[in-house]
Amino acid sequence: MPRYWLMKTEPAVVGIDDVLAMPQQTVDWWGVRNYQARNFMRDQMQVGDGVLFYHSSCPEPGIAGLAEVSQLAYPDRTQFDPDSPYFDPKSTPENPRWVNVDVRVVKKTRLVGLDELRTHPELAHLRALQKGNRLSITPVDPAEWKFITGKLMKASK
DNA sequence: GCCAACGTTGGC
DNA sequence: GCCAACGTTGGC
Repeated sequence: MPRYWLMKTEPAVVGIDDVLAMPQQTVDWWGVRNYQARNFMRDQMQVGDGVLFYHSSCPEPGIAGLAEVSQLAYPDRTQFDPDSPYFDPKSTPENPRWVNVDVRVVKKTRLVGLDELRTHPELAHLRALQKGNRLSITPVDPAEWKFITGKLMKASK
């Protein structure tokens, strides 16, 4: 059974257009340094899981497109790079602490803004919208996925 | 730049 | 194991 996720990224770092320009329109989701988010990738994500590609910390926060998990979790390369801000001296190749999946962009959609998401009662319980939520990866219920990818994205707004 | 909310760290 | 201090996230 497929699962669904919302994954945040800062477009100033890696936005949906950047991923579309990459080979296979695929990016390794490096840089997650939160245990809960890591555990979602490590323990629950399967190839084919649906992903809402979310832009955060930018002028227009919101869902920018649809993507899918295209590779199971494996060690995050940036944890071993001393020049990376994501370097983790406590992590070793034998016992890596951080992992990431690969994410392939399926299509760019119109930007469904955070303010718009908040207007829909169907999304009142969307994990990413809950007060105080800071997790960069959150689960999405099948009904929420259906609503967002169906009605919402097809609407012209 | 502010600040609420939450996660992590480290002394004890 | 507690918890204060500090750091980070992310919308505004």
